[in-house]
Amino acid sequence: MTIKLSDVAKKAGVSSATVSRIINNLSGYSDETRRKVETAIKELGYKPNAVARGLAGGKTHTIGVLQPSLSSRFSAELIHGIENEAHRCGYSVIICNTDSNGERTMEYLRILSEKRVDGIIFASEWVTGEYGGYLQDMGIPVVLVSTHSPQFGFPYVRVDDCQAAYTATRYLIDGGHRRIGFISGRPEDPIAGAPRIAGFTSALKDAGLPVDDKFFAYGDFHFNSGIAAMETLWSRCLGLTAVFTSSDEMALGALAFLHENEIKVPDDISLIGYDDTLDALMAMPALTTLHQPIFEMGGKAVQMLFERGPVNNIIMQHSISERKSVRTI
Amino acid sequence: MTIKLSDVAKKAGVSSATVSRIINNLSGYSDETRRKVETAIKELGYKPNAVARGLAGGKTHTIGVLQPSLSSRFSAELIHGIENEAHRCGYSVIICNTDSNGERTMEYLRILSEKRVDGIIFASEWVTGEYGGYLQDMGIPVVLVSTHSPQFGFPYVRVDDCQAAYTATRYLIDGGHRRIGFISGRPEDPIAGAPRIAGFTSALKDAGLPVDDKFFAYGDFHFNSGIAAMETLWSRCLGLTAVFTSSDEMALGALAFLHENEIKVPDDISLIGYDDTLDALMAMPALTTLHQPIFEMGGKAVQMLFERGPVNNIIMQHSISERKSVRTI
DNA sequence: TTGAAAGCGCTAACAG
DNA sequence: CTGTTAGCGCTTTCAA
Repeated sequence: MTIKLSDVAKKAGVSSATVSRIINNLSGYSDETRRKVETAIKELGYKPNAVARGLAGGKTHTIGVLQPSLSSRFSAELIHGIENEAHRCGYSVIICNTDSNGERTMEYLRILSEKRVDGIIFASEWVTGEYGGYLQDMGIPVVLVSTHSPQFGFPYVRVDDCQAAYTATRYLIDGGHRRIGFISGRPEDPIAGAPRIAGFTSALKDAGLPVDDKFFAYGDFHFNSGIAAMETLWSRCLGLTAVFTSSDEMALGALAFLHENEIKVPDDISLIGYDDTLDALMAMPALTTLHQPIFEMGGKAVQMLFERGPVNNIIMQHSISERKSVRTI
Repeated sequence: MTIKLSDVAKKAGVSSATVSRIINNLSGYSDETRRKVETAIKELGYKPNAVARGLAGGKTHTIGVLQPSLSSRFSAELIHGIENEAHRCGYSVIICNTDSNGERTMEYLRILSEKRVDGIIFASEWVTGEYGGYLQDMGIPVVLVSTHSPQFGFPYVRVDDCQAAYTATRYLIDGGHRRIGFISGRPEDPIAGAPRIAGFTSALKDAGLPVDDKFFAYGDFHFNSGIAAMETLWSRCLGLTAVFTSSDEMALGALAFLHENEIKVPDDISLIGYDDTLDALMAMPALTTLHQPIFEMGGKAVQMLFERGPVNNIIMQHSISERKSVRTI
């Protein structure tokens, strides 16, 4: 039989209400009472039942995190940041891998709703009408990470993908590169595809460089697609001196292709990645990449979840992590 | 105001008990009643409250996962496997990053206990007396992953580290290598340190090869320690032709050091890793490594959590993933 | 096949 | 400062 609050009350000779006040750090009891109760708690080995608390109090101190993947370095870093801050704030986190699958996402939304989580972090995916409607109906705080939703207006924390892509491209241009390839997410992807393509393109235009379809190859942000895309670019674009890659993992794929074909980075071709995960650090050569503060974004998202008053969107600063995969020509 | 079970009951003209039976797929109602209730549920948009269910029924359909890290590929793969199977079985998973920190671990244990999770998966760390005692007192199923505990006897799923290290070492020996270095976890580490050292050592002995302290270097399983350990080994061991590394991530570190110093893998030196995470696949050259079925271990752990009757420990099969970092001499 | 009613363990007015 | 008393929303005997 497990010990409950009323057992403590009985043993301490006070009412349940008083015990409740004490374990919740509310006011309204003498020091003496507190001591008696604390002693009783200790002696009985009492431990509050969070489920009962959740029912009675309406807060579960739990948040749900929806992510399209659990096996990328990006998602790992993000979860790490979220878990860290949540724990600091007294919240537990339930992870939900949507696998970029609509049904699975809706299913998780229903589960989180039934479990009465206090907030939801939704990351890296487009908020469809169905998702957004459901989230809205739940009536709990929602924060978007690395995505945004004009339609529903949930607060977000992210990097400006367009500007970041501009920065990365510009970095190559400033390094003297003129024939630059882009391994990108698909143009139909409204979060990590189109905006970065726009940034890349406008950097080219601003420098008076031509924009040629041949210099674009598309991937799914993962390793294998990076290999394939690099192969395409290499066979198709004469005089290519640099490539901007829309994820570090695809950059590693590109690197693998190049290595396999004895094309030296950065001597023969320069490569810049995107994300700045550990992958970039561990690449050979170490990858110069566009840095996103992923861990921090996770922490920030948790804070925003519980901010009172109007919540402001946050654009996190990006930067270039200079390493060894780009050379000046 | 949120709609509750009693609202459904009223609308359908039946009792709460009947509605409860229906949504829980129990028996004891006519088809007609079921239809009436289902209609009412639909019309009202009723959604069960899992917190109330948890209180009344004593099951939360939630499990807790304790891990020493959230940023390694190993932990990501493991969580992936756990989440996948848990979701299939109707369970949610709360992730707990212990950071290999005793206080933080105990804190999480307390939280999970208060939240009344239905089971706990404890991974990759030694079960101290304090942890084990607490886990035991919780009185819920516990499964260990990649660790074990003679003292407490919790069921486990893991690879036999000693045998696996033997296999990896033997693979190098069979490839003609005689002067083999080992980048290992510390000998004080009872789970991924000592057992693998034992396996490495006995492979050497069985082949009639000398065991020399000089050929051991120690790391913490992460990238930087791999760099340092490789440097140590390289400067200290003449005629080294191969190195066994106790994690893929350290192997990447070793690779980075070697690359930096223009020592070719596998031409000048062979390298075999441990884990077979994506890191191994993406390394250059692609890393030959000892394969652990990490994802599967996660899924298996979830199954074991809810197996009825005596639970059997499971030793998962390991194997060698042959790629390009080892050559025969 | 169905319903009444007693909890599950805690919080939150309200009253004193 | 402290206690009484309703719930929170659902499950589960027990009886009908």
